[in-house]
Amino acid sequence: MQSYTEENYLKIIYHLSVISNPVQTNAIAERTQTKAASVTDMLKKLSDKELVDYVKYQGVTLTEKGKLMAINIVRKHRLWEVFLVEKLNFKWDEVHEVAEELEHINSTLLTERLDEFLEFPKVDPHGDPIPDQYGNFADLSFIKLSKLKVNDKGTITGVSEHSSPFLKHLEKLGLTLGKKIEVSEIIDFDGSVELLIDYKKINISREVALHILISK
Amino acid sequence: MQSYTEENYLKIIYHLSVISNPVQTNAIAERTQTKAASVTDMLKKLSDKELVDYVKYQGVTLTEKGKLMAINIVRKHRLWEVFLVEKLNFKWDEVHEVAEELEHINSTLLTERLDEFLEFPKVDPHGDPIPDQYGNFADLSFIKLSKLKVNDKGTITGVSEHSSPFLKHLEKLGLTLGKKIEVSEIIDFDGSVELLIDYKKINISREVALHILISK
DNA sequence: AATATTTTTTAGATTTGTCTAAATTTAAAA
DNA sequence: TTTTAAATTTAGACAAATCTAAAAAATATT
Repeated sequence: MQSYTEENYLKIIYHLSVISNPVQTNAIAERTQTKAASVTDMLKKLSDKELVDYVKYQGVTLTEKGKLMAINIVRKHRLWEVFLVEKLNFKWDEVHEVAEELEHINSTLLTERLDEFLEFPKVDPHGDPIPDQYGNFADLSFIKLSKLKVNDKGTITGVSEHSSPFLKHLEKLGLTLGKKIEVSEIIDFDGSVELLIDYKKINISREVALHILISK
Repeated sequence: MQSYTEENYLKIIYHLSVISNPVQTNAIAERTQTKAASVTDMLKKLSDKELVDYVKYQGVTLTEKGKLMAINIVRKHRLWEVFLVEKLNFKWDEVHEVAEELEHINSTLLTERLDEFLEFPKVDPHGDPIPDQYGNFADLSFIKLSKLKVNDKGTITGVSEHSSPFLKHLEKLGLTLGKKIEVSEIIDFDGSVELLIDYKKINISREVALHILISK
């Protein structure tokens, strides 16, 4: 059984290894809000437990065992986020901190029953995929427009909000099913997105981007 | 903000102080699965934080501040138990361990939204009362028969299970509304209860006792 | 009341996760 | 390629929560 702290390191290494592999000490220190020296100590410990492959001065990679643990924490985090938003009416930006705590509750029964209660969601409220209990991610045919990076292209294939004001709004902007779009800019300030569609530039709010589904 | 460990001590002192006040060091050591020496250390610490009144060799009492914190933990524990049983179909004997972890999640928003989601339950699945967010317990006019001790007397005033097989069973045993009962024995082995009713002794299972409401 | 027993506390040590400051290694620049 | 800068590790220390063993206080027994 791992400690709360060890679990956090595994999760952070998992997320960082998407960006660069192996993961550097300083990157981990920044995320854990600790110092590089503390990270080194912990990496040795995780290495002893065979949860990471650690080479001095080179960085770390998760072992298969460590990766499964990390994915399990991600799974719990995202399931709890769905719970908070769908059942307890949290707003999408209120869930993170609480989910950071809930993800460390260790009970297989709890996790699986929660999954069932939520009707086996495939994505969390931010559009991130939820792995199953074996660590497999469903290969989603679409992702939320809000998940695209600048210069990413795709085709509008669905929406996750079906109210008529929202759909009318999309209609008016020309954002209809099958349309090809390209992200030209993401405004940090409010998360709004500038799109290239039919050779024209339009701007949509983050709120709208969250509810448009894109396939590549 | 208190640590996980400090919260546990407060909760345990709260529960033990119902039995004896002030609470002795050894009693706490037994419950926390630690040694008396460790308890002494922690009591000093909690005393410094003004969460307990601690007199060497005499024992501890919670301060008003400490008591409120303890009650808040009990509140969360019992709300989560309701959630696990009502929403996730846990059995009443499967909830304790998980609730022991969930009770330490600190988010007022979460606790209050959960309370609302569960429609403000007044008792947990074991029949124990759930305090409100200010630490007040509703003075329940009834408690579950399973909560009575040997020699306790009371009157049957309701049931918490309304299926017809259950009600027929009660009818057959003579356990009808308004009947006066006295607990003559509680069998440790299976939790079944021996009752004195109409000058006769009858035996009911723990399962049945759990669903009969008694007023004194 | 004196002695024995139980309970509690103190003293000193250990483990986990962290820190600072100095030393080492790797990467970048001249 | 030598020098400089950045990243990383080591060494030694600290706080939290725990332990064992021994001392002190309270309680029970003769």
